[in-house]
Amino acid sequence: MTEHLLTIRQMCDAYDVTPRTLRFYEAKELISPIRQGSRRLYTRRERARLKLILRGKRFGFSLEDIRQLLDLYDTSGQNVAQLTRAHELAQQRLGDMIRQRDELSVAIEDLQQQIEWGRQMLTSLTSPSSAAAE
Amino acid sequence: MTEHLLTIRQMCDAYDVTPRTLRFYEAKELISPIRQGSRRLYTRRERARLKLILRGKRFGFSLEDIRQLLDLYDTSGQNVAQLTRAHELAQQRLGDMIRQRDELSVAIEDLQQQIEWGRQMLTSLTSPSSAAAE
DNA sequence: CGTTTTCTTGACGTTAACGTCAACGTCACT
DNA sequence: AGTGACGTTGACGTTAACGTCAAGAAAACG
Repeated sequence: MTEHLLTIRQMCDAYDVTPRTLRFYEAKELISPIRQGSRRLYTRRERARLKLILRGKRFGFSLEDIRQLLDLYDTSGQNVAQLTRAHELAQQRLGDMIRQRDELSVAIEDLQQQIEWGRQMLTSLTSPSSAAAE
Repeated sequence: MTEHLLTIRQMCDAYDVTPRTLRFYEAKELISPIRQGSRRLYTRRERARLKLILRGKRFGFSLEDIRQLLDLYDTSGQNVAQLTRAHELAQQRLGDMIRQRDELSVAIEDLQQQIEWGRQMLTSLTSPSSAAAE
């Protein structure tokens, strides 16, 4: 139960971000570290949220998108209306992400094709006639 | 063999982009329409490139990334060194894209879990005790 | 206790990817 | 020849996601 708290520097080192980034995320209400005096201390919760933020970014989601997603991840004690709304939002996001993955799969196959093409082109150029060895 | 050329407006309507966007892509050397006087005319090639640009963007690739990818797609008559370089670049991109898709898959499963959680929470709230029907 | 780090809050700068606006040219009719 | 509709080139504006720098407080160290 040792609520292992991290300073801003420890966070930066752990997740490879700058202090500016963490404060920026805080200003955007994506994370909300506790304060000891004026210093920030990051709990397990903030670390989990930061991980989700960084992952979300790699998918091309905007911070605003991510903020909404994050809200889904901890609307534990809400009313039915809010919960329903969150549920809808999540379904939508999910759809987006699945579509994105499918498109990505197509693009991957395309690129693989293109690479194979180039490979054949290369081998035909580097081993001239295929008849003479060496 | 009717080299069906499109005006800027036809392009915009066909691909749902603005003229500004097309001129911007041109300035960034992603596309290079031919000129009839001062007017731009877009060939089959430009249309293909635009499609790739738009798809790339949906994956979160920057225009600069995309420019490099596009170059791979038409370095047909180059020397071996360039071809090899392009091949390496493509392999790298492919790796990135596959990693991205895998991560996306994980995130999708996560979100599906979260949604299921919320769904159960909802049904338990809206059909109170599960004993009394109606 | 003084010095060196680390952290804080502003405030302004930066890059990407366009949007918006001005001022002008030019087809396509009528 | 007039009038729209469409196209062109600048030039400046905008938003997101931070970077950078200044000035000060506070902790940590020797």
